[in-house]
Amino acid sequence: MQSSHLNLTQQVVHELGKKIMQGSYKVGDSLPSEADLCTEFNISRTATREAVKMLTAKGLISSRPRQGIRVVDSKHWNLFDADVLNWILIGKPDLYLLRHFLQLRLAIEPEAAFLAAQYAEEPDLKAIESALLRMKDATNGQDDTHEADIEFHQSILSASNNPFFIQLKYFITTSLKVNIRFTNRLVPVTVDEYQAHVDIFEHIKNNEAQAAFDAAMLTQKATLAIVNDQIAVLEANKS
Amino acid sequence: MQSSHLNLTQQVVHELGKKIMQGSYKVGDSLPSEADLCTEFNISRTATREAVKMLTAKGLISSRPRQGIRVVDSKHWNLFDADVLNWILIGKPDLYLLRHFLQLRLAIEPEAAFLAAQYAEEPDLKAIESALLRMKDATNGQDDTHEADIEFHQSILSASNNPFFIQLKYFITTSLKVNIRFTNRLVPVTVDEYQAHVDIFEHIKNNEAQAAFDAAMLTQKATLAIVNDQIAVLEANKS
DNA sequence: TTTTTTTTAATTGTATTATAAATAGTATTG
DNA sequence: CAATACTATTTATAATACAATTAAAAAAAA
Repeated sequence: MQSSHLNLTQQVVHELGKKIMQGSYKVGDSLPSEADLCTEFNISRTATREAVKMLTAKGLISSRPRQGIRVVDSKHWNLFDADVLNWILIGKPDLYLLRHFLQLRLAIEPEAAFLAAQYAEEPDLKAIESALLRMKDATNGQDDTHEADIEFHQSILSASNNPFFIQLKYFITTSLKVNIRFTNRLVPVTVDEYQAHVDIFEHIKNNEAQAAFDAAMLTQKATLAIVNDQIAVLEANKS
Repeated sequence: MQSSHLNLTQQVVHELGKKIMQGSYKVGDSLPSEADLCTEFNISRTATREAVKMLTAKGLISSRPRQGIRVVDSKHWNLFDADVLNWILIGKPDLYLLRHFLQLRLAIEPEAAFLAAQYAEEPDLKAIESALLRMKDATNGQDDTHEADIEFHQSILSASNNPFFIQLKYFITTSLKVNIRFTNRLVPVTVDEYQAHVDIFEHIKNNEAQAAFDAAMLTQKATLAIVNDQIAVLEANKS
């Protein structure tokens, strides 16, 4: 793990965060008491308490005298926190979670493309184009497909010039990573897929907001449809 | 303030969080050192450090030996955290921020309605209907318009049965509150506006996903258009 | 018995003190 | 001038003590 350059408190935050998102501690469960956590991780109460406070700030747990430290209902979890999203990724997400990711991506990315077409500045366009170039290189095996793809989607969010969309970078990135897990493709993106990305960029560049929206929506609908089908098959086999 | 029932650490978290979101400490600025914060709030280092850790967990600050405690770039802020959203609300948001809120609402709410039409269970529908009833009562002055409206939008997010949409409750609620600030209407919702809400509900109830999407989108586009116009006027006056 | 009140004990909340580790800035050296 | 070593500041961690809260048990009252 990356524990080496993290301080003690942050190591414990990550350990506990992972365990909660993996379901080792379920909603409503009590975590070990401060004293027990101290012995378990062999650290002082100071470090333990700071870790507990950080997880509290991320909406995962609550702690009260005599009651102890408890995992709170998942509707309070800060699902858009970069750490929480990483822990979700570690916790082996299933197809249903992938669908939840894709449902929100379908809401966000077309509108982000729309806004990018309206508000993108020259550096924003340069960034998108640079990501596209990396994707092209990737098809020749000269760059990493997945990283280039992530950079493409992130740069469009940035180009929206809306801080809320920009903050959703972590969500989109995690969503893409979950997607990779399930598709697990051995080949780089196809020419068609690359072209779809180019189309979105061209519309943004030409300030064609609605066209950019439509193009992005097309991709999202296609991806979601695939997962919906997979789930349908899964549920058919179950019965 | 609600300080009375909050413990010391949480009081300090709120004080510092507010100041950061208000811009009293700007991005890149150093906060007072731990020692200074202790004297400023008249608390122990324990409480101070725990507060700092909580704000770190929310992405607002970072702290390192010798460097001190600094406000990090706003792109790292957890803008979907309930506390952060509250501090934004306290920090007198401007028209541009309202536009940013509305741009994301426009992305989220129609798709939430779409999903609600697909996945809402009976209790979800009951909840939406109950909010509608409150809105009707509100037009007769028997309930609070704003609260009923907030409940309506929240219940649709819940009905999506998607944890990510559900977590956006805080965002939508804050967005509605910012909206109220700027429109500051003295009368309850008009009959037309009420009907628009009823339409969305009916489509959700009848599993008409696309119609629900379209109805919700119509409302969002109208709201955003008003703010875009207000900003246009504002910028015309400036020059 | 049943309900209410009191007590107790477990757990977190806060304060204090001491020491370690990291690092920006300064001084020193080659 | 560049590289290195030093120093002082600040956060990181530990250890200990006591206060505040409260769930659960015990006692008292009905």
